[in-house]
Amino acid sequence: MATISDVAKHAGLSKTTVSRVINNSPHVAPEKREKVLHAMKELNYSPNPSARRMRGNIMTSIGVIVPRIVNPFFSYLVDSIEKAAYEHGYQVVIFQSDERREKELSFLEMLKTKQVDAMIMTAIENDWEVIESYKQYGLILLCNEYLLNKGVSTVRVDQMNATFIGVKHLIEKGHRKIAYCTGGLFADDGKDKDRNKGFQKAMKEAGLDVNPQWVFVERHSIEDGKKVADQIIKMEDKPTAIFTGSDEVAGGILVELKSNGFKIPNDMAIIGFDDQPLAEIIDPKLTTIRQPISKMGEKCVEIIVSQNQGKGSEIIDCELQNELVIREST
Amino acid sequence: MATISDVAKHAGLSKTTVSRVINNSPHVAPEKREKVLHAMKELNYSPNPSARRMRGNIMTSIGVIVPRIVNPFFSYLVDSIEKAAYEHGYQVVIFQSDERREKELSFLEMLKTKQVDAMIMTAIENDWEVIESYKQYGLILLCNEYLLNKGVSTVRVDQMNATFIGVKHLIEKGHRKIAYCTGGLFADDGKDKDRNKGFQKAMKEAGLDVNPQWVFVERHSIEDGKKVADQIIKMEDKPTAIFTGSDEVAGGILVELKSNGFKIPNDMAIIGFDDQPLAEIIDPKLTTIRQPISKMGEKCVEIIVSQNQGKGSEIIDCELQNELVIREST
DNA sequence: TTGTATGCGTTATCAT
DNA sequence: ATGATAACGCATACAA
Repeated sequence: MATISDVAKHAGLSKTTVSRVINNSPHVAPEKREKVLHAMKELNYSPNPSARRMRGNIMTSIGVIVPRIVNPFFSYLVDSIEKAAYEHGYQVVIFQSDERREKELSFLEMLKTKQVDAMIMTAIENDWEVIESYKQYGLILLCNEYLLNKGVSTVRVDQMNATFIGVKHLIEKGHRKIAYCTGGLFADDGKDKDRNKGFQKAMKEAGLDVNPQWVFVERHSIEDGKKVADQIIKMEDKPTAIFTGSDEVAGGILVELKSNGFKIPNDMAIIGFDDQPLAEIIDPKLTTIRQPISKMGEKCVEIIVSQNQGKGSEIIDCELQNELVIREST
Repeated sequence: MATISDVAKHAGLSKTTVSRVINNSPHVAPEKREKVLHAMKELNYSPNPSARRMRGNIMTSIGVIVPRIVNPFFSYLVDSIEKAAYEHGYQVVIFQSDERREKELSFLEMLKTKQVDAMIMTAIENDWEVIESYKQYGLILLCNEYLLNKGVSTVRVDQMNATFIGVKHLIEKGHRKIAYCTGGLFADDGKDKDRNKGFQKAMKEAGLDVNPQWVFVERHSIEDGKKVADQIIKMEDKPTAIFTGSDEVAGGILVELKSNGFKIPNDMAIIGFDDQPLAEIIDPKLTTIRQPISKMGEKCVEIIVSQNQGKGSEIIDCELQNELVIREST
């Protein structure tokens, strides 16, 4: 692999001049520039990023950590980040944490060692105090996941309101026995806490009680959804509607109920989350909450670009709104 | 960011000794080792990979280039590679080429500059001659995409046979008017050529002609599938079955036909490709070709690991078999 | 306008 | 068993 010295030798010039050409600084004679360029082509030379980084030279690459790339929400989010970053001349590298703390940490090390200049975290596995200690090494951005007032820029959606309008939609359809299914826990803190609050708020406003038997936690996949349906089928006192935390779970519930003779939405109204492609091909088509994924990606990149250009390092908190997409399952 | 010198100073020892501890080479007194370890903790030290790479020290990271991460086939493939690699202590970085030649090249540069030690390419955008020139910088592996006898290790599936058994299944169900829908072109070379051959072989063996009107090319999405359905609906002479190159397209066709009063599979049998999650939640459930995605990922990592351990650098050509999953749409 | 010398953080070599 | 030093490839301060 050719080095800058090889190019210099080949061109009969010094390394400095070659470096000047590479970084197109002025004060280099056109003819010499040509010579250098020619030598670079000839030797198929490209600068060694490791060496550049060692010199403290900042690169333009953005890391994105996702828990599970097979989750369409995250793959679409990554896609939008990648496209937006490309427009600005940034390269994106994607990491899958698999929801493991140690993987997340090993990725953050890349920030520490300047392998990437900024890291977008779409979920958080470790305690914030741990992650925060990496802030000194580069820009950390939270996207989707968020922690308020922790001194970190954030792009997020108003999950509480999203859930609120979803549940309210069910209530307006006349439902009073509403089940709730989440990917997180049904606690006031931790994962999906805002969605929980939105659910509780909507129920309370309508004077409805939350039936703990109708609350399902930590459900993620189509399979999980089918199991939830099986549980509901066996209940004496069944809900008439269910709000779920993902289209996949909603899809699983829908399919399993259908194959057990339930009519959707008459026997059970179902509402999903994310507006994934499957929402439109399932029968009946799924009512769901659409996330502003493209905007999220664009906003993340916008923040990184502006901060990288040294236009200040203020903490930005960007909140975007979800949208209720009413189809046939409610 | 603490360096090895800081640690050395802090421990009252030399950089060399610290380095020895880091790379746990022998010949270092237990008490000094302790001192170093302690200093490392104290200073929150971690080695700088850029510096290590400059020294020619190989790391253990694998790059994976995918055309589109939102395509479930690729996201699941990446997932399986990531999991297998993790088992072997490798870190995986994912790149999206967006089917652009220049992006693919910029990713290959990472190989050249030792940012990654091996690159798994799941598609090829540039000419092989161009890509081949990067072989000297690190291990290149083709996964899914393949080029025979080009001196590159490959993990692939027998797409021709997969398509053959799929189409044969339709024929055995009594169909004689079979449509064909592909993501590539209907040519003897290029993308999806093997699938085309499999289709033609099955048709020929059954003494059936290929009706060019029933061949649809470059169809990828659910939307594309719906458009194909609309075309078919307008035809005077309609096929009774259709083989498609992806579950998404199949799903789009199925949904659109259904909403136009077609009964599946009676009025139209449909077969998809990939066995994506949606195949099982669509109604009727989709007959499809399952790809051995997990095996593909594992095999890729296995090859990289063994070659990296210097157990030879022979060219390996691994061909895996697909599996026909018969559900309700045929 | 061009070149020389230095240092970035590591590790291998060669002493001691 | 431990340490001093050179070298990896690059960009910059400084010199010419």
